[in-house]
Amino acid sequence: MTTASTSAPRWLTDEEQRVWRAYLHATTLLEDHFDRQLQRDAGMPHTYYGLLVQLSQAPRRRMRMTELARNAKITRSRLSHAIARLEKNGWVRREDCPSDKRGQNAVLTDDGLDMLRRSAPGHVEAVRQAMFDRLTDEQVKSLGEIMRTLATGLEPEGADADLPWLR
Amino acid sequence: MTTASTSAPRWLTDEEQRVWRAYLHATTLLEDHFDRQLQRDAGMPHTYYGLLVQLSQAPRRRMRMTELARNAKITRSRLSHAIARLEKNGWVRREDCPSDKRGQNAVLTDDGLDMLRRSAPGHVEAVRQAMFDRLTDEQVKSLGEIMRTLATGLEPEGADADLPWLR
DNA sequence: TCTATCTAGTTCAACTTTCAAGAAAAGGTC
DNA sequence: GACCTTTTCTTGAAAGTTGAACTAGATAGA
Repeated sequence: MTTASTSAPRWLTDEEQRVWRAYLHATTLLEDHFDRQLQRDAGMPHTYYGLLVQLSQAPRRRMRMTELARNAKITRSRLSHAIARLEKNGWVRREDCPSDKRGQNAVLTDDGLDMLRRSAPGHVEAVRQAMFDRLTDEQVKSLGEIMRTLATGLEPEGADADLPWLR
Repeated sequence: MTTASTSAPRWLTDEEQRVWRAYLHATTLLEDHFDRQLQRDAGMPHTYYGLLVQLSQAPRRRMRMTELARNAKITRSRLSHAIARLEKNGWVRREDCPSDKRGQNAVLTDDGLDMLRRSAPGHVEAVRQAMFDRLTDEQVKSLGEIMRTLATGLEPEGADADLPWLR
């Protein structure tokens, strides 16, 4: 028998509480900030914008649905709805996968690429202003390592992992 | 005339792109992770849980709506919906503010406090596992500084700021 | 006072996300 | 091949969020 469920909780120290709070505050504000920036300048939430970026960098501007979901760290259901919306905007279209008849490719259209080119400078500027202009080089480096560590921690190797794109 | 709108965009360096991507991945995964943990163990999304925590730490377990929205970094509209839901659960109730007839206080009920006590150990453990157990002391310290910097950057002193709780 | 403006909070409609369920094809195994 | 399981993706309903419009009360100025 394990005692985990009844042993005294390892509460956060004051320092840890402050860091945790700061993390929640910063990420909430940043998400709000970029969602608004992109809603205003590109007519879509940040998640959707990220999908177009992924597609623009993929070979032949297309990607399998599950692969795209994995890259974006979201569920396939969420992706289905998102692609449906982007398709309505004319920025993406679906295409049957030739090698697997269950599969779909999401393809970035020319209109989609245009819209990306138009909005990219403004978005990069926003990212700079909100993040990179405010941090020292060391902090940027440190942030990268920390975030990679945290992301890796939630994507275990084993097949038993509860990952969004496998749900 | 400013040249900002026509000057060449300051694109992100490879390093910056990697950091930005890592940030998005980690924050997306973490949000998903904690939302699921709390939905499972406490029956509410993480944002709602945070509201109960705030109330539990406030004097007399109550707080004005706008003040609560400011602390949580969310809009008043979002908060209204959230409190309505939590009220339906019996964990919060509303109370007229005596000094300002427009105002409302959100009050944490006894049931709300109980539910918080029951779920806190599990949540703290989840936060530890996903974040603090994976980082060195230096990284935790660094993360705190970085997040405070970023949050502050999005909450300018001036009265012209576009802050969620003022919208 | 009277009036214009501002602040606190809510509400509605449109949109996004989640969860559970389901259709269709692929991949074993006998 | 027939059967069972897994994988891929979609769908529909419920829950959550957003942005704009709105009510009511506070505030400030003429």
